[in-house]
Amino acid sequence: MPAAESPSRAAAGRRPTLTEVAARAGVGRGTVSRVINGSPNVSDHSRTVVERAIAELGYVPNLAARSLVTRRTDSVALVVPEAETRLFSEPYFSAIIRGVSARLTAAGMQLLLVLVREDEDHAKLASYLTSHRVDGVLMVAVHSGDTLPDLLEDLSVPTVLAGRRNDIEHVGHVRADNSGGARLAVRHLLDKGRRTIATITGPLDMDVARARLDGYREALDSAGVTVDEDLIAYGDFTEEGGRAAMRGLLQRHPHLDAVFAASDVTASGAVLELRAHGRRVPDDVAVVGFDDSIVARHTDPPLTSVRQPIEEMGHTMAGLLLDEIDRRGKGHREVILPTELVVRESA
Amino acid sequence: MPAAESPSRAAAGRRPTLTEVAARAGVGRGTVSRVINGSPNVSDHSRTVVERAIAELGYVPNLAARSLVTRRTDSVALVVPEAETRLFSEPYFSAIIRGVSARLTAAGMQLLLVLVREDEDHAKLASYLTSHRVDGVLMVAVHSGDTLPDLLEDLSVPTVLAGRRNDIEHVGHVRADNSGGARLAVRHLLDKGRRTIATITGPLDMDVARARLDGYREALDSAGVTVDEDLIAYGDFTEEGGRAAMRGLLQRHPHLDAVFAASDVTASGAVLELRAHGRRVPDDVAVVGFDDSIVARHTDPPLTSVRQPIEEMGHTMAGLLLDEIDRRGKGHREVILPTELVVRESA
DNA sequence: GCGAAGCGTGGAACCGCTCCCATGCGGCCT
DNA sequence: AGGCCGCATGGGAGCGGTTCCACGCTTCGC
Repeated sequence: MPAAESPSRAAAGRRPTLTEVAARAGVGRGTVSRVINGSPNVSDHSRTVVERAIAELGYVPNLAARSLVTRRTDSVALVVPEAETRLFSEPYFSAIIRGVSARLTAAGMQLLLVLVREDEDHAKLASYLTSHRVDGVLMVAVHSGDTLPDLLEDLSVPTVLAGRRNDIEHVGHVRADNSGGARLAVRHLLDKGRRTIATITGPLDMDVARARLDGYREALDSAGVTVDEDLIAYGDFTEEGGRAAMRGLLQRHPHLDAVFAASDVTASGAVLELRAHGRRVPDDVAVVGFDDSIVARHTDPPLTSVRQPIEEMGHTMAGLLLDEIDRRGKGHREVILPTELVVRESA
Repeated sequence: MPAAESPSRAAAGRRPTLTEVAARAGVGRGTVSRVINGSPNVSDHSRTVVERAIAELGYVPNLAARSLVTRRTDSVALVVPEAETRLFSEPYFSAIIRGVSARLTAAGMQLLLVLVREDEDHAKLASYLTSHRVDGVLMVAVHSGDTLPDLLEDLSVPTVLAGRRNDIEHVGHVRADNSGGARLAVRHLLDKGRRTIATITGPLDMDVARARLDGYREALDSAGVTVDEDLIAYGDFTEEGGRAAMRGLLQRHPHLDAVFAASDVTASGAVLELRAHGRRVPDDVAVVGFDDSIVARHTDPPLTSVRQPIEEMGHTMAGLLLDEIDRRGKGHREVILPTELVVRESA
């Protein structure tokens, strides 16, 4: 009995090639290739015979060889700044990945995860991403000053961002309606009869932070409330930053009765600080967070928070990227996804 | 001025090949290849001239072409059951990835993230993983009954697991010292003078859950305390499961003074239930969790918990895998990493 | 002074696949 | 009946690298 006959044997050693399949099926290489790629111009007989040979041999196409000629890799990279992964202990990270992965899988594509350290040089990374390993690039947590997206664009590598770097972003991206979400939050506080509403921002070199602050202003404006700049405290999305900002706010405005924090983590810091100063939440001061992260459900009291459709963002990003890969050159697009308010006990 | 002269122009269009580099440098293709791969048998002059040509042309090697002949892809897959990603909102997921990525990057390798849905068939996935796209496979959250690791082993694809499926696991893996961590936790409770110590387990079809239960028994045994089976409640790592289990325990043992929960989430459920029954934590009942997850820091009171070195697990897994890839065939290995107790206010 | 040894080098062969072209064949139209 | 058209097919060329072999040159030993 010839050694190569058994599928399991064949799989264990060197794997069979298309040529071997052709030989076994008694057809030419072209025909096998056509069957594999689902070309319509194959007779039923050939197709059957080839499919059987493939099954018997346990043949799996060599993707490297294929991509060498097709110039496609059928995989895209998801670039994540390493510093952010800690922040991503939040559901954010996994939700984005789940969304991206679902869309990609549906298109038969693979996901390459690239963590990049802050200090790593962009040129090296860019050359990595252009080394014919990926068809496109997805980036999350891009900071305002990040030039990598431009670099990739120069290299004509299809790119899609989660969030934009500033309000004139020219690279394709998907983001949540941050200002809309903030308006929702502040309007909710107004509806509850709160009048002295403070806010704790995120780092303002991030567009999300700016947009959420804008929403805060807009909501007050359109309610006819004058924005008191002293009610705006600057945070950095961390718990400690939230505490510090809250401390400052209480000093300047001991009688404030509500706080809109630009992130749940910040909000949880604010809650801690409020309690330390003898304020009850929500009785004395109502608090609304942003992100609807796991923290929101575990603070005491649980946080009212603005939810963004993260998984859908991932899904949409992948979709946009696939579009760009297919019809290269066509202009970039931006998609804004709606946010919603999840009401819990803190406001 | 010839169009191909400018690096940026060249980068934008079709990318230069090794042959073009050779032509420009005035050497043969072999020599360019040697320079790129750092072969010692190249004259200084050739090296200089080639390096300049590479820089001028903005040349980046085509990895597909390389891997076609070297039979290496320099990338590995991390396989994650999709159902688990939600659970991975915990730092676990990102910490593993960070560890894996760090080790891989150091070795110049790439990480392919593969989320697999429960219902997806293994054969398809396996053929994916064998299609010359990855050199090896890392798997997290493998359940007892999962046969994919065996399948991969049959196909002689190097594989390393996070955790083992059972105590006769034959595939290489890395795990935390779960029973040791449980012993630590229970001993801590004993040291605090607690005598009626209950435990809430995880799903016992998972090795981690079994190991943590074993540790509980061992700690009591070696302290000369007889294990009362009524003090063992079965949970499923969820908060609701923790509440239910706690409810049962309180019915059977109203006077218990401590609980060791096999996960923080379970523990947080237990704390909620205890409070609902008017028990104070830790005054009446001390609680210890497991995982030292973000939940542990946000419950009230913050949880004493067993920490496992997750990032290091990722790092070690990648290391083991790289070993297996290099010296194929040599036997598998298992590595057990130590756990430690993080004492907070709940015990 | 001559052969052996050694080093740097160029280039052919090949990795496994897709693409395209040439070929053969049957069926349809005139 | 003869000529065309179109479809299924086989196989050559080539994708962009690496590897290996043969070759020329220099250096060294006797």
